[in-house]
Amino acid sequence: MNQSTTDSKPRVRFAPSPTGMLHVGGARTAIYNWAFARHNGGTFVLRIDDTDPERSTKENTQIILRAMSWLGLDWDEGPCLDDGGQERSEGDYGPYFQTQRSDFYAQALQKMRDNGSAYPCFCTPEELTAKREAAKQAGVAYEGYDRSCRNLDPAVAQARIDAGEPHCWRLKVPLDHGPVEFDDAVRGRLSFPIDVLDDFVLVRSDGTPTYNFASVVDDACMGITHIIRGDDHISNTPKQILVFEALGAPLPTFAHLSMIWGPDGKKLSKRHGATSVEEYKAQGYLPEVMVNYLALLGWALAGETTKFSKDTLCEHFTLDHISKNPAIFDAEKLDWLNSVYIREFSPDEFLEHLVPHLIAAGLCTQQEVEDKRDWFLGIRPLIFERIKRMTEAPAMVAYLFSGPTVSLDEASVAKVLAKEGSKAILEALEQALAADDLEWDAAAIEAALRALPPALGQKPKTVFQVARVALCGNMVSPPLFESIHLIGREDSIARLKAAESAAM
RNA sequence: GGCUCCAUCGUCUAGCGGUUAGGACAGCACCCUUUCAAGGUGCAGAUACGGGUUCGAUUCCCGUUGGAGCUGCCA
Repeated sequence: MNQSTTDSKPRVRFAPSPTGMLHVGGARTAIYNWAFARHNGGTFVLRIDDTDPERSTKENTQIILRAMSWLGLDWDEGPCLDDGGQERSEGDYGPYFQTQRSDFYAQALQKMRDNGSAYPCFCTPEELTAKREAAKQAGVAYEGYDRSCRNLDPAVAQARIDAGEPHCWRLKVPLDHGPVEFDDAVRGRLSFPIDVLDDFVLVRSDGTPTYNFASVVDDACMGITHIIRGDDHISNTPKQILVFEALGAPLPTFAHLSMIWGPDGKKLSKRHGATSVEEYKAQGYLPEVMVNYLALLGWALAGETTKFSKDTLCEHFTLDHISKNPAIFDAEKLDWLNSVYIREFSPDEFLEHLVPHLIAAGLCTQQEVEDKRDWFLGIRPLIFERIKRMTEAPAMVAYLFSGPTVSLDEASVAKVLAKEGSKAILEALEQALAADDLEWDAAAIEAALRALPPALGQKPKTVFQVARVALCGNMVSPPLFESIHLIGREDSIARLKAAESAAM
């Protein structure tokens, strides 16, 4: 029913409203649009649907733009990131802020007035609200606008307009149209009876366009070929199709994505925890993980592969494999995927991601990292196997920066204490290391540790392992040595290692 | 109420008339390890229900049930 030209490249758009941060549901929509454009060598347009003056802000626009950039979803046309407070756009179909496109809407409305598909309505919002309420009170179903202004005499209507009477413009739904039908790229053929469609408002009495009007005008002007969006817009689609038709514009292909739900099967919201991309960024999730995970909510690569790069996504992404059912956001799987990416970092990559968090936590400076790069490189083996998010790192390695103090990890100690014979070892260890004259002297520590096994009648191996747990919290054995090494006690550690291997 | 969408393990999904219904997360067990992880092996776990169509339905059709969305001068 459209796009008969097979050689033309698709043009898709992501059109968020700057009424809040970038929601993960919106992010997934953006990802699919982006991947579709990249897969087909098409164009990805970013448009800001800021027609709601009440809730739209410049700050939110910038937050969304930054979130898009962070995710690596580069757009070919659209607004520029803020470089001084001015809202600027780049691309041949701009501007890309709806508030800057009023001329297009005025022209479109004029066209619809001329061909009789739009009419002025003088009912006030208050009157309509009252009617809605009355119907509700009476227990009668409100069937939408009663079309009381639809058949006003054109001359009379014009006179009222000329007299300055406030009015909005409504779509004159062609009642003889027959059902409005379209082929949804993910759901197949959808059909809506014409008589349930409302004569909805195109242009408000203040002259601004409504979403259902502005969106269609822009999609038509911008040559959008595929509209990939959330399925909360399914019901809007027949109305919008009527506007496309009234405008004489070719119909794009629609693809409606199911919602992302919270664990309780309800729309994902604040009470489920983080909902915006910004929040996940702050919590230490990697952008490539967010893209990977979100892409997985409704799309699968051959059904077997869960970890894939953005390039792989673009290479394989097609609309016909998008699943129709809603997906529940699974925070545990997100954590898992993030930890997988972290584990696969090279030492250099790991350090690169780690440093900002160490600095933010006040544990070190950039200069120190540069001066002692090898030392910092040594942190990775200590934590990379069990860290899920980089934000956890400062707490896990703080002891490395806090000087030579003996601290016991309570959870580990509890477990160790539960083991047969461990309690005595631990107590002896604690006592030995707490001795005043020890003062964290390498030789003294070594002597204290070496003296323990015979004193307790335990195998050296056992005592050393308990020591590791007690000293370094959750460190596994090699890391303890490395950590002591990191603290700058190369000599003592060499001797400790020698002592242990000799003892075993 | 009206219109519309959705329905495979707890979760994300593969499947596009014939499969022992596959994978991943989570769970459990064992191995490794005197902690925690990571890793290895294994176990358990699903076609919502009822009718059709068909030689044969997870797959196609209808209904029921359950869930969701829209029903604004919000988007």
